[in-house]
Amino acid sequence: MILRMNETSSTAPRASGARPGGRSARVQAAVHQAVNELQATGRDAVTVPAIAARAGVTPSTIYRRWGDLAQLLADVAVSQMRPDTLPADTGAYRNDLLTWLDQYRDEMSSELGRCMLRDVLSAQGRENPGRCVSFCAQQLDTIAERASARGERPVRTEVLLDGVVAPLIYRILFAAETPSTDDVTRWVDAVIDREA
Amino acid sequence: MILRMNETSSTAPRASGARPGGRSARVQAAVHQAVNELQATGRDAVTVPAIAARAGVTPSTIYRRWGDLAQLLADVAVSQMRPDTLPADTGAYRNDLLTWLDQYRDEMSSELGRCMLRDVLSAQGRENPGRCVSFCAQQLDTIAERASARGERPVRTEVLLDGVVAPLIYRILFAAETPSTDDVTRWVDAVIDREA
DNA sequence: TGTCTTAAAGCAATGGTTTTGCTTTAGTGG
DNA sequence: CCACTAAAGCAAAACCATTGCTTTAAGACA
Repeated sequence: MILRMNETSSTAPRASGARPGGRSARVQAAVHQAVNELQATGRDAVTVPAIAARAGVTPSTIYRRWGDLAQLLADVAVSQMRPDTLPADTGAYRNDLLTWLDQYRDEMSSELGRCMLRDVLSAQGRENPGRCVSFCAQQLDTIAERASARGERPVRTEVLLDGVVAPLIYRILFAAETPSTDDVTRWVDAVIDREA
Repeated sequence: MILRMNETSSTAPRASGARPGGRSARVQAAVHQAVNELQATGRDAVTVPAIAARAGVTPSTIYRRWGDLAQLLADVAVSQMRPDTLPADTGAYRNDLLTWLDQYRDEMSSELGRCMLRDVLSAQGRENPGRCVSFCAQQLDTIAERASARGERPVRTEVLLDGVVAPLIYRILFAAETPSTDDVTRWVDAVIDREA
């Protein structure tokens, strides 16, 4: 098992009080939204004072809560990567895998996806990258559980992470060309053949 | 083929004059050394003015040559990752692979190695990450050529990158625990078995 | 060797970002 | 309703990044 985590949020204070809807939550939402809006208008515009102004808070609030720009961007990126729906159920294990993984490839290899990966890795602290793997593993686990329920024999999630997700992300981060749907298919089939 | 590059240096000016040993080269060496020294004394100390002071240059020199701190750190990281020796020749393909890849695992999973990977990915521009893959591929190509010369049938380098290097680096970057020698052995054997 | 050319480094001023002590406010529990 | 506490605002200071102009040094050529 590579990593599993289950925290709900990342930098939310939550010390004693602070329920959802409290002042902290409002500030966090406003800041996240401000970051997303500024990301759209070019990378250079994303600066702490600019974010603060747009979110209607002071820079010191951001610095005190997130530490620095890199950690704020990482926090926003992770919350964007959190899956909001279950993987589609196509009725067959291999097809579920191909469908979800190709969508993952598509999202992660986009300009926005690459930025999110970079933001997550650029900040110090190992929690955020761990959360990415965790989100991914959760979705793959869901697909595997459905396969088991159908009587199919799914591949271990760890093997999928090593055999498909890893080359996918490695190439997105390091290689000149982003991987294709065919690459994903090839990797998935290799893993399924090997484990079968 | 994922990527191949063969540039000699990265940010060296080299416009018309500027031979090795000239003023530019001396500044570059001094700055690189200053970065390495400061990296050792804690991450927070690595700032452009600090580097400039230690290297005996002015900050504007650094900003003009490298653009910003991230690009300088990426440049230093890449030049540290450039291999300075050929992979060891142990007489057998599988053993050559295991020896070199486990050493690579050791270097990349160290604190310093993780910092270098992060620095390379944090800077904008896709050349530097590409150089990392390239260095790695060159070493694996050398091992493969030796194997062919011996009459062994080596695995394609691209397959090794996807099957071994990718999970290695993916886990170093994203997972909580760094991969072990056993992981490398497992990945290498899986690739060899599959291709054989 | 001496002069010319040019790329790169130095200097210094400016503007933006980060950091910090102190004050104020909003949410929570008694 | 009041007291308490964590978080936000404010403002000043320190620090970092950027830029125009000047100076230096390396190489080219006579």
